[in-house]
Order: sequence, then structure tokens, then C-alpha cells
Amino acid sequence: MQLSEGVEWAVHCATVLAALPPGAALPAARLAEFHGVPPAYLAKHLQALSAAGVAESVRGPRGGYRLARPAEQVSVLDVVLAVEGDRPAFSCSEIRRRGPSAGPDGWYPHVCTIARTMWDAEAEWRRVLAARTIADLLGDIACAAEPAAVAATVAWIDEVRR
Amino acid sequence: MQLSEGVEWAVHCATVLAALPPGAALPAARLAEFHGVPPAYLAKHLQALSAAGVAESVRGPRGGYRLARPAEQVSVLDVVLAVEGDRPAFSCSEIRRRGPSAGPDGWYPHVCTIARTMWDAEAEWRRVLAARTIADLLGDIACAAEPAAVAATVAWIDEVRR
DNA sequence: GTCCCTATACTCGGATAGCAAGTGTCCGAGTATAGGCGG
DNA sequence: CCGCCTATACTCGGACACTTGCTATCCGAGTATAGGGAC
Repeated sequence: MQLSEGVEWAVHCATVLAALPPGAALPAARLAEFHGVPPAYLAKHLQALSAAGVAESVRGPRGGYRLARPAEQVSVLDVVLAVEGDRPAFSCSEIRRRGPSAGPDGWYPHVCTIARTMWDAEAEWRRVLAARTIADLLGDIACAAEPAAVAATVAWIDEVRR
Repeated sequence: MQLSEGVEWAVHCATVLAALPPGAALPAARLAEFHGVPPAYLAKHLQALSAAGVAESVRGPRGGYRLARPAEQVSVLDVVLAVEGDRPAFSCSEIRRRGPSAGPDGWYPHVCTIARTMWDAEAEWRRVLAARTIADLLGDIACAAEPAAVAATVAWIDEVRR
């Protein structure tokens, strides 16, 4: 149960994209430069965001990525699932039905208790992430971060978009 | 974010071990046979349970594995962490401090909002799993399962322990 | 001066290697038991 | 008949291959822009 490193990158990138002026886009190479990560590999994850409908891509000069919806309508869960895939973390292979004491299908009318417990836990995990939007993250950063850091970031975005 | 297959096996095995008479043990090979999984590979996960102090092993004839504590004191989380390792699923590499707009350490007095969100979600996930014990699972199965299935399992355990 | 066309450069997208971790297996170390032997 | 000893068989534990998926990279496809030329 280890989340891919790309999840962290993708959420940070989504937060930066949320800070862009409406309609503007930022290339993958600039996002990679900003975060100090390999550009070609980050591009792969941004493609995943695009494929999932979280971000949209604009080709050509002045192109790049931007959020496909207002930041208030993009949850952290959306970003995480876009990168990690939406398969459940726990998959029940019904091993209770195998082995010597296995019986006919009628013996197992209810879903496996163990699977349900795991799925309950994952549902809680998703609930927390779904309740938090990229706009929330951006707001927190704007409030809690050092003003100079925010100013530097805004200046950098203006610089590279020139 | 995909849990290892061994997690399912380990939780099922822990539930079976909880159904044993006090002091008795069940060999890894019998547990593998019961669940229809590769014996040598299941042994690896049972070793993990033993190393984590969730189960304890008894060598020699009449040996095997048994729970190290009463089933009421073994949570599902204990079993999952024993197999998967207790590293957090999300690790923050502080990429906000890298890149062109990075500043001195004093610019980042608070923990990264994104990391906190991810950790909050994981804490909820753990909370659900920690609140559920192996004894709870066994009780659910005893109530919900087909009586014939329970009887067959108990009979099988008596058989192989003879 | 204005419009159109073309060449350019910039961007994404998918196809292609490398590597770590999970998956699967095996054989050696250690021990309780059962049987035989001696008293 | 009882106790001890030994050989046995059974179990766990860690060391050794294999496969899948994550990590990392590159080059081709597509497009907005800028510049030049014609009207």
C-alpha cells in the first residue's frame, strides 16, 4: 500500500494550475522546472490528468495544461484517482470458497466480511479526499505560506507566461 | 495504491487462527491448503505476522502458527501493517521547496497542506481498520455464514489437528 | 496599410528502455514426538 | 514395568529466481504564432 510518487507531483501541479489566470495554460516543462522534477516523467502524469478529464491540454505555442473545471469542482480524490487509477485498493478473490471446506455458491449469500471491512476503510479514505478541493488547498497556501513565497511564485508564473 | 494480495490471505488466516482452541497451532501448509493458495508463498506472509508480533510460531511436530494475543486484541490494522509494512502510504518529498521560487527554510513554517490532506485520509483509513478486531470478523462469520459451512470448517480443523 | 501565406518553433502524445518491489519457490536449521533399549 | 535415549519426521526461517508495474526518457504528430510578401 504505497502511493506512487506521481500523486504528490500531480496534486502540487493541480494547485499551481488553479493559480493561473482564467484560460491560461502552463507547459509541462515549466511545471517540472517549478517543482524540480524530471520533465519527461511529469508529462506522463499530466497526460493521465488530461485523460481523466481533470485537466485539459492545449497544443502549440502558449499551450500547456490547465484545469478542465473550476478549482472548486476538482477534488483531491479526482487528481489521485487520475494518476493511480480508480481500481479499489483491496480486491477480494473469494478465497473462502476455495480449499477443502468449500461449499456450493448458496453457502455464501453475503459479501465477505473481510472484504467489506477493507472496503469500508477505503471508502473513508476516499471520503476525506473527496471533501477537499484544489481550491481549498490553494486557499490554505495563500493564508499559511510566507507572503514572500507567494509573491515569488506569482512573479515566476507571470515571468514564464510572458 | 494497490494492496498486496498477501493482505487478504493474512486476514483470512488470522481469522482461522482465532477459531483454534486455546494454545493450539496450525501449520502454514494447512492454512494454505484451506485457502487454496501457494504454501511456500503464504509462509512468507505468516512469517511477517510472526515478525510483527501478531502471531507466534511453534516449530516441530504439532507446531505451526497461532495468534500471539487474544483475538479481541488483534485489530485488522495490525494484520495489514504486519504484511504491508507500516510506512505511510503518502510520503511528502517537499517539492514545494525546490525549483525557481524556493526560499529559505523559514519560508515554510507549516507542514505542507497537501501532505496533511493525504495523511488525514490515511488516518481515517487506519481508524476504521483499527476499530475492527479479528474477533469481530469471526463473530460476523459465525452469525452470517451458512451453518453447514461453519460446521465443515470446524470439522476440517479437528481433522487436521488430530 | 492590410491581408494572406508560409515557415518556424513550441507543445502534447504515445512508444520505448531500466529498475525496484512484489510474487513464487526452495532447502537448511531447529524441535517435539514416537519408538526402542536398557535397567 | 518404567525411564532414558536416539532417530525420525515435521515445522519454521531465511536465501534464491521470476514477473509485474512503477520510473525515466525520447522522438514524432499537431498547432498557434511571427514574419515576410503580395495587393
